[in-house]
Amino acid sequence: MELDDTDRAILRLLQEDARTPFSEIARRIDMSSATVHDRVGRLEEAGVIEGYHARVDPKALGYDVSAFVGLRVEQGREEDALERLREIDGITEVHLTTGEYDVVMRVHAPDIDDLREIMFDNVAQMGGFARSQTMIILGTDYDAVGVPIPEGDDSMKESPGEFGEGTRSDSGSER
Amino acid sequence: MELDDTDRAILRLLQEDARTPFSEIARRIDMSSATVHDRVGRLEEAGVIEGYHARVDPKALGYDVSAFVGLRVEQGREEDALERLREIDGITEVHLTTGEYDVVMRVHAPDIDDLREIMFDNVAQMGGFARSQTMIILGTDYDAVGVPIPEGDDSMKESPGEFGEGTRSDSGSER
DNA sequence: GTTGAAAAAATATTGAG
DNA sequence: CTCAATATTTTTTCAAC
Repeated sequence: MELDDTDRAILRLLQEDARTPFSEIARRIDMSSATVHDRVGRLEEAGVIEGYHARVDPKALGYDVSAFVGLRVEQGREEDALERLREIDGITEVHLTTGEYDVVMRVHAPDIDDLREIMFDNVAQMGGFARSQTMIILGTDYDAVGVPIPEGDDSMKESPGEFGEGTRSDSGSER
Repeated sequence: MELDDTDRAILRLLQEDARTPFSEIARRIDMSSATVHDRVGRLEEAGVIEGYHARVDPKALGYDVSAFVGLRVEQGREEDALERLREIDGITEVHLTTGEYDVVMRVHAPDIDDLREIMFDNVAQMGGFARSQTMIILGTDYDAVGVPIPEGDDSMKESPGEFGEGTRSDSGSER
């Protein structure tokens, strides 16, 4: 689906606050609320808007520990492994990655002891992993809501950062 | 703030769908909508509900590449480094961690070339890092919305996974 | 702390142009 | 895309349990 500036403006507002009334969105982007309603509907149908969710503080729910876990998967057991990882309680993300690990996942646990249980009694025990690295999050300095949605310019291609030439050839890993 | 089962039921519904009408929540948890309204207000004020956000598909916005980046920070430059990382466009999360890296961050970019620009022209250039590892996400097998919110039982302590004894002593890293 | 009811305000939705 | 009418939801209030 093709997005124009108006769509992105709407997405930016809803990503920031999903409860922004259509009437207010309409005011801010200078259009009628019926139009906003129309566009939001199309964005939802097209899957651009995947859903509306309340962000809940994990600590309030008793999750005091969170970690990234890198896993090295034994050859040929990838499918198998991924299937079962998502079933484990506390694992909220499972990604296949390049680099040092084959899988990087995010884990939430009430405390260190529970994290240990998840890692040893669940993950390690299911087998198929050559090694793991647990990166416990000591603090989160920045955690944006969603992804940055550029305003104005319709072709965001060209301006990922502030600069923009750079002529190095490798794609950068392990330096 | 102390949460009871009712609060958690409300949180679960709103985390799943922030637009669930209070009246429907009331029906589902078998309470009056006035109570739901009351509780939601308190949960918001207490900061348990941090906000309501639309989840937008990064690909629809032109972000085809995402990666986790591990950074080793040179001694004494932590403060400095963190401050500036969050300013870099495309970096959506910055965490301090234990393990192999001091910092783990999440990056979103339109394509590989833009990721390279972010890493070399922005991150590497700011200095203060001993080395970095870029783990490009090849695929995401599972990405839950928020954290799991247990139902029923009021004391979630004790049942992080399915099992629950385990008597090993170290906290597990590099195996 | 919760309920039920009820009225007012705001918002969302729909249909015609 | 807009305007105007309609339907739904949220908010607020209050007496009662």
